[in-house]
Amino acid sequence: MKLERIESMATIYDIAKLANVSPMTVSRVINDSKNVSESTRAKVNRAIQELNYIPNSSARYLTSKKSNILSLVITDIRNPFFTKLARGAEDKAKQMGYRLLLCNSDEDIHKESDYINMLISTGVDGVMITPSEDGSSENLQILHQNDIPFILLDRRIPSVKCDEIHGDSRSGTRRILEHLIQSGHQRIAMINGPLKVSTARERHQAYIDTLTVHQLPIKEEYILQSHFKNDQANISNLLSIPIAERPTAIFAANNFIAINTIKELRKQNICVPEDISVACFDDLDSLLDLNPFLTVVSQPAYQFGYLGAEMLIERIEATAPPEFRKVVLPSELIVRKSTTSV
Amino acid sequence: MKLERIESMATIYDIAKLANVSPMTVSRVINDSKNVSESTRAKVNRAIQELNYIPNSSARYLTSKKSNILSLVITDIRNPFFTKLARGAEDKAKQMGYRLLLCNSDEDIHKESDYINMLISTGVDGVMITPSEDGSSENLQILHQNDIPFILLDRRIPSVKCDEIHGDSRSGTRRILEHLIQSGHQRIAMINGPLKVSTARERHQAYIDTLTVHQLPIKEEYILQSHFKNDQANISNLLSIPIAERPTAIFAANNFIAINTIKELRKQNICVPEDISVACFDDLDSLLDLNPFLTVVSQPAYQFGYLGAEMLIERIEATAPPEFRKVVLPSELIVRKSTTSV
DNA sequence: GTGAAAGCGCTAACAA
DNA sequence: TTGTTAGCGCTTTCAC
Repeated sequence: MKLERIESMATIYDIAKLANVSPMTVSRVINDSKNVSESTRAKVNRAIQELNYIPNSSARYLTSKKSNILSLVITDIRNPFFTKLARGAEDKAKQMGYRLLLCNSDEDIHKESDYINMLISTGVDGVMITPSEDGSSENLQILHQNDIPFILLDRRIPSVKCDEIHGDSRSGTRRILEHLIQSGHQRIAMINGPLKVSTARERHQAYIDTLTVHQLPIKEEYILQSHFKNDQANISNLLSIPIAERPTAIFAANNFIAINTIKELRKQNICVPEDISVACFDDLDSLLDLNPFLTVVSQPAYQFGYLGAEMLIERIEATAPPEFRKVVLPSELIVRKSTTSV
Repeated sequence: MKLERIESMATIYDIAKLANVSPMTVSRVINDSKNVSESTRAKVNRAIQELNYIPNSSARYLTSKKSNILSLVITDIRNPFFTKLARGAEDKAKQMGYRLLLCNSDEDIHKESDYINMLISTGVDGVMITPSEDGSSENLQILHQNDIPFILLDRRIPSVKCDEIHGDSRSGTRRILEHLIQSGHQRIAMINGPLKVSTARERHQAYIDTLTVHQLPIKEEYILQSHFKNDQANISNLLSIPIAERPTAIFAANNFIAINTIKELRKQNICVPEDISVACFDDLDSLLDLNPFLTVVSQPAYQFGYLGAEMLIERIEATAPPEFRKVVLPSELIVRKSTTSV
């Protein structure tokens, strides 16, 4: 059954000719329009079958301005949080008849900007985005100018008004810290992402607040600035602190930071959790992990994507309420082996 | 700086009017054509800037039949092998000016078929695909009929002639088994994926061959049929074998199978590796794994995607040699804690 | 319930 | 070097 290449793809005109109707009628059939008699519909469908006709999305888009393409702009698909999120988004998109264009911004606002232009050029119907930072507002502004709806996932931007789904950074942070405090830790460090990212700011503030409530001192040298990427951790500042003053626990603002911190600690022959406890936001892939080690606040990543796609499509199809919606997804503390009591 | 929505997107006509040239000249400029004087080019570019003009990909596609969209059809983005592969594909695609449409087939040939139709409708320039099974040849045939180049990643299909990148299932299998045999294992079971998948067939054959070479008996009850999805493992057949005859090691045809097998063994209070050793094809994410446990044959997943995109683009842009290319990527045995000697 | 005409935004082919 | 014409495949609008 070796079929030959089709000379050129069938169009509605080919179908129309074969079915002895006008192209317009074919268009009505492929769009499930009401105003077609059953008999002509059947005739047309037979022709469609026969010629293996597949509608041309670009031509459709050109007249209708509807592409049925969604885009997901995340920072890195290799972060298990985003992997699961992407799968959720793709599942919902497929279910609703949309396709998914995937973009990795690598926390880089220029790369993000490139992608936004590409997406406008493509004519995507909507965008789900984890903005690389507050400065992304300019990129989102361009989407807005071009009338493309978008939804912010995981991270917010103060100046941007739109639908959003995010986690509860404050209560998650509090839960991690109180777990550490209850385990007897008094000197708790934080390694954070850049403060131009909303989750970093919120986790920072929650760290300050929680330590304050528990009457623990907040020391500047216990707070390190890092980034959310999978990169080597620089914790020399922490390790240069004399042992007696050195933190006994580290709160990492995300999974990548935690991983790389632990790797670095091990390099220095510092044991986790015996010497220093480490806990963080966002789980690794616990379904694939046979010996889960990290104590984490886990967020429902798949839900972020699934719900995000759902809300975005509602916005696109104008079935969403006019006012913007904020969804806060709950997180869950999972205590594992990377934290212990002192 | 709150910009208003643009009434409607700028077109080459708007640019042409503003720059006092013909639309065709604008087209030449945005396509980097040689035949434009520097002065008009500058004039046009100024107009483009001023109006925030972004070319409409659909319109371009309609005339040029070039979409600059690639698609990656994999079975599940949540498998770390595919996550890394996807990232590699996306990186190369971006670098070459292409966008990436992501599709999860879930090893389901019908889902795959849906996607293929979607992709044809979209007018993608090419497809990278890990076919769900040999029956995917019909889906690929449709791509061929529509003149869309594709490349097979990881899995081959006997009847399909095209570019392909795959791992070395035979030597990988041999290496795992010889590691086990050298560790003293004589009774080695295999839990395989469906034989309608090329890698499963190859690993099966290599299993038979290697045991034969080492003069170990091949018992039917040591060979289990499973699937490559992340699903519960059914190993009751193995466990119903009396202890004295029971395998002391299990070779799992992929990472999901291994994970779920180990989980199941643990449920039955069988320790890995003390009671049974387990090894498999494809690593988990070792970069993210703090206590890697699984003994694996690791394949260069990122390379599969990166090279795959590269070869596909060469095919699209007709810079590839006319004959189809087969690339075999090497794999590496990584011995960890899930295997031990008997 | 069906069809004809026009045009979406762009580029190929040709002309100047 | 620049412009004109036609048309890609479809849907919108309006007519019948």
